[in-house]
Amino acid sequence: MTVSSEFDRYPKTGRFLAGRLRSEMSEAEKTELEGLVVDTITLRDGARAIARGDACNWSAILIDGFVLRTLENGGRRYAVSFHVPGDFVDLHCFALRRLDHNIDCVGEATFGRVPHDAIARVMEQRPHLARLFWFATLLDAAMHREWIMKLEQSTVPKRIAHVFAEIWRRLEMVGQAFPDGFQTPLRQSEIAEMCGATAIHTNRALADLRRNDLADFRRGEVRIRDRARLEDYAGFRPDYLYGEGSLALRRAG
Amino acid sequence: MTVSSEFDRYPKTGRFLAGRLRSEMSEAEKTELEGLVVDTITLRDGARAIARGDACNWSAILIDGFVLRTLENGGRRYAVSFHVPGDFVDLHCFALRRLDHNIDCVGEATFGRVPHDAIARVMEQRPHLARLFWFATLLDAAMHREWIMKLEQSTVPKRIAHVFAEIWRRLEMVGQAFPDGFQTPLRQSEIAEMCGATAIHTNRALADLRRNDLADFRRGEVRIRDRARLEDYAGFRPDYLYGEGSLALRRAG
DNA sequence: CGTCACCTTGATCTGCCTCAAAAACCGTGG
DNA sequence: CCACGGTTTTTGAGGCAGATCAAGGTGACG
Repeated sequence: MTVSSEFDRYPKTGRFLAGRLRSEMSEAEKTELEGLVVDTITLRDGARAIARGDACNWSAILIDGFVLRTLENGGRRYAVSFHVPGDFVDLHCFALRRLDHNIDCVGEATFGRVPHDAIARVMEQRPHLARLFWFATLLDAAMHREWIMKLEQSTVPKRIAHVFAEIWRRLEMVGQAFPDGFQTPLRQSEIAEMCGATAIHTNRALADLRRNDLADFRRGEVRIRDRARLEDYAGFRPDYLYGEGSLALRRAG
Repeated sequence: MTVSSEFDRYPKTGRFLAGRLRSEMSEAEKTELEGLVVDTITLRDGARAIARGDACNWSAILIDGFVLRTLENGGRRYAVSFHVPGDFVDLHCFALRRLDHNIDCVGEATFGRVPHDAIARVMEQRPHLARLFWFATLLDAAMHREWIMKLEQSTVPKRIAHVFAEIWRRLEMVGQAFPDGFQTPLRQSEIAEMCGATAIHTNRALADLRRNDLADFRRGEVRIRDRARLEDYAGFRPDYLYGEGSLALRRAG
């Protein structure tokens, strides 16, 4: 089942868990999920889709575009994670009731809206799908953890390399990558926000990466010649993304 | 319902969600949860309770002690979060199947073990309790996000202050804090691992905090005179901990 | 009372920040 | 097609937080 054929049949949710546990979803579950989306909404670049403290009675799945999960403190914005199409960006909100962070669009982004009572119905009537929903939110936590380690460990050029490696893999899983890189609406200032660096230093770090032929970022496009070299440089091990086949089992406890 | 009376009646799980949504749990749910724990296990200081890549068919709730959630890379260990009694430390494992990180004991720690088929039963028969389980794992994600922001934003002394502020609050929620601070088995080297700093620099930063009368850490004990000052210095806003009453609603979307 | 683990101190070096400015790019309207 | 203003990227110089290397202390415990 390719990503694109799934997307033809389920235009709003066909990328959900693509490359991960989507293979575990029955057609009935896929249909159910597609039916949960009551409407779609498209927001422009820079728009704040959801703000910290909002109480929502619906959750949003990202259908198209790129968003940042951000926190603000002392007047500055910090990106704590990002999302690609197929990600159920604030499924959290169902269990948390109110969000602790913002969802900001980078470039134009289209969301599908799912009312919370529909999710509650899934919890009651479809435990397997509920478990997949849970899984999807835990994926975010796993990515957060990797990011914490990355921030604790590496210099800015390596952090950027790691971001690039992760974006590339995740876009690939949902069928939106090129063989030699990917497109992205991110600006340097936003990469800086993701890496805990200033835009100026990020610019110099990007120049380093270019000079060392690790990654070539320029306005909206990232080109990478040698994936293994980039991932090695970044200390990127994709298993935390829980792609199919990764993080191989070691033993049953 | 005080933490201690709950703990008398539910000696293994009485601190679960204490200070958060425990008030939402019915007695039947509390009893059900207590019954999920089939046995307990006590590990010594430094023991690795769960290792990355392990496939588990059970999850662990921390009954007593302090643990770190860690990742390793390039031979070094990085702490990405910590847990206090009452935390269902690897509930994740139920939905993720295999863990992306380690759980390491700091000091002696006692866990209750819950088989996954028991959790599956909860998913099917007790949607409300299942939702609380989900909530508990999302709490971890919210704390991760705050940590990412902290790492992106602050200097080491502020990070340490933030760790102290968070530990204190969380211990308080489960009834294990003092009015003027808390006890902790953490060593300076472990605080360093939590803050993405070297032990040496952490030592100097701790000296700073002491000199400025913000926090006095010494072997196993942290004393804080002026909580507001510490929290203010750290930029600590406790709402992300989702304690009762915090992160007030702004509007219904 | 010696050993081991942990904490403390000193000196040097580097990654990244800040302030300041210029150059390239992009959409718009004439 | 070019002139224009705003946004994004690039470059330069100086300073500080934190890393690294290298020793000393200090306390707990056999």
